[in-house]
Amino acid sequence: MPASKSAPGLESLSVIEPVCAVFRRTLKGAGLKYTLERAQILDSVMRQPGLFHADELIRGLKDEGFRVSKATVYRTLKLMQDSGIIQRVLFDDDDAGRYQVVFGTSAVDLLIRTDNGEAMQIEIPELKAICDRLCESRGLELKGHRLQIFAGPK
Amino acid sequence: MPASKSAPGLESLSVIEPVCAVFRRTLKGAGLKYTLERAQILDSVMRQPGLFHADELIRGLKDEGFRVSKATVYRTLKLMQDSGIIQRVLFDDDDAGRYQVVFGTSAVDLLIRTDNGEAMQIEIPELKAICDRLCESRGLELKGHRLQIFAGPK
DNA sequence: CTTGGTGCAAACATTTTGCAGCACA
DNA sequence: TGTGCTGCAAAATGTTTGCACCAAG
Repeated sequence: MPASKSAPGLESLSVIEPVCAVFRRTLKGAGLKYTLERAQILDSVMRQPGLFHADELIRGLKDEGFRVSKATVYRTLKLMQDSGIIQRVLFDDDDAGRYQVVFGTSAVDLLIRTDNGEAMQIEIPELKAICDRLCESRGLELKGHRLQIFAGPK
Repeated sequence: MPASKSAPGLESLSVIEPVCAVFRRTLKGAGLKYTLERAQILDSVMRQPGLFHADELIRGLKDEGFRVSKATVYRTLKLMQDSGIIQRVLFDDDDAGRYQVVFGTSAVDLLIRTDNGEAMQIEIPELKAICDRLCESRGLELKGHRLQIFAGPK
């Protein structure tokens, strides 16, 4: 049940203040605007269960009564990648436009079941240190990582 | 300088015996055939520098004088994924059909430079144990993993 | 021989782009 | 008010599929 049937204003969107701030800052930094459409898309993305399809997102937005074109959604998803809010995800079987929210969570790694394709976000605390050390030894700075573990029944 | 201008026979393809055996076994197991085209594609893939584009591969094959259609290449790449010989790879900026050879190497993880996009294969010995432990605790068996580290200059 | 494989071109699905009008800063 | 933004539909990818003929086992 969409609590906000009529398109919410820029500020009345749900509890996503920090992401929102990050997004606005990134946009402003690039001389871009924080539009109503972008706010709606951000809101919808943050309400996704971690992993989502571009297609689902678009359908979801339409179902909620927003009239955004897929062109705008794709354009915005790209901006959100640049802002470090979301990340694309690739599965072996299916290439489709899958994404995951990575902002504000340390559970960005994925455990994918090889038997049923189910994917869940997991957390591996020690991984960061390993990556850090590896970058350090090459004189680089760690910017992020992405891990997929494939597992099935014994 | 292609040492083999004329299409090589099924057996005279370069030094890729173990992969070849694996591929043939997988195919046979599925009631599929080990054709000349598949042999040529396998050979070409194994001569790639770890990471490659589907497109490059196709162009490379044509340049060497092989007349394989992209349809067959894509069909074969999929079979090679199933055989555990190659794996798809996704980069943020570009979705294109990138793959990497994973057979016979423990350096399947990637360090990607955020400044120039350069990707190199790396090895993280302790990662397997971590993944193993994680699967173990869920009663699953580790089948494999995939890691991308993003790093840039300090 | 029989079953699967191949090339081709058309079909597909997803993402990008050009353009005319609209809206935020 | 002027850039940038939007929707639309068309274009551009990247990948898959139907079909008639060919070839591996």
